[in-house]
Amino acid sequence: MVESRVSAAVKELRQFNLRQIAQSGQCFRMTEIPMTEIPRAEAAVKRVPAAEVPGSDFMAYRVISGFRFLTVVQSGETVIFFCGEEELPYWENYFDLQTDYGKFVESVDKKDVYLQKAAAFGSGIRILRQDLWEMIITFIISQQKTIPAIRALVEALCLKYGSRMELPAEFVPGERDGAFYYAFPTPEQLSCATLEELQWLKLGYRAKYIYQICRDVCSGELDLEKLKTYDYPTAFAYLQRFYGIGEKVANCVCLFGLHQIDAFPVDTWIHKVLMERYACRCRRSTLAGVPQARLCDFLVKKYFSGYKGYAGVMQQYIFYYERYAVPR
DNA sequence: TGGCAGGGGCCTG
DNA sequence: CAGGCCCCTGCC
Repeated sequence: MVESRVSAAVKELRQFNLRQIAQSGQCFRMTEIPMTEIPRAEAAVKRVPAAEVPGSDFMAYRVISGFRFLTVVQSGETVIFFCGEEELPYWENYFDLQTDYGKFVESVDKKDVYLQKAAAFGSGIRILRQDLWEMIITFIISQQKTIPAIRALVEALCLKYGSRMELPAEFVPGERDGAFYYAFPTPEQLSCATLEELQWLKLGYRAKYIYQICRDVCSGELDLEKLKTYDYPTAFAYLQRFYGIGEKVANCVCLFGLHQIDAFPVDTWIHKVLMERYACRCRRSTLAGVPQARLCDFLVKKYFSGYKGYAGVMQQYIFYYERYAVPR
């Protein structure tokens, strides 16, 4: 049995906020550790030399990505990662710590007051570098589903088809006594599911998409390793050849699974913003010449091409701002 | 209470 | 393009 040593890595991070990341709609296995269990997490933090005593803004989350597990806490700019020593580089990369998000926020067009507000409001968001396979399945599930429903379905898949993983006892500030979790199923594991089983999980019409994608990945028809080498336009086009993956899902997979942060998924929220806040900035005569179906693409190109190479970061600021700041 | 609209869409005809 | 699709939740 491999007994991995748990380390507590203390970092001072700017443009980093666990709650904003967890709620930004890009990851569905990052969950807040309940208030009742937070004292235990705090106790763990206090054992850590150099860590600040948690303030009133104390946050504690657990994250599962692929087969890995992390407990992470934050107070102010102090962030502590609890994980196996050898896994720390994975999580540093996962949270995209080497990237300076301050320069993204500062680059927002000073004349775009709306985007200024959105970026300021969500400035702690990171574009996570998540597992490609997990993102493909997760965003196929996401279509026509609410975030709580997506979380529930992902958990159901992990419980039924993923490996049960043990956690070292000391590891678990805030975890319940049964120290285990379920990894996201590998393509081989998930391909054991029959179409009927997937339908029983209430995946609805998505069941047949997942069933087919499992087969495509296992046969090598959908080559994940090759996909990782593609540039954004190539990856975007490649993904859409597969059953159940359209524009929106392909863009989400590019943004969250391939870290092609130029990808700009247009969902109903972004669609609403483009129509209500950006379309009105165009001359009527300009809009008249644009086919209805391409209007969104046109607006994205017109107003976000200035953020070449990282427009997806702006997309996340807008999504988060619309969901959590704009009163509805 | 029940009916309807909509959810980070996509496929088929 | 328009419709259908699975199923749930929120709303009136």
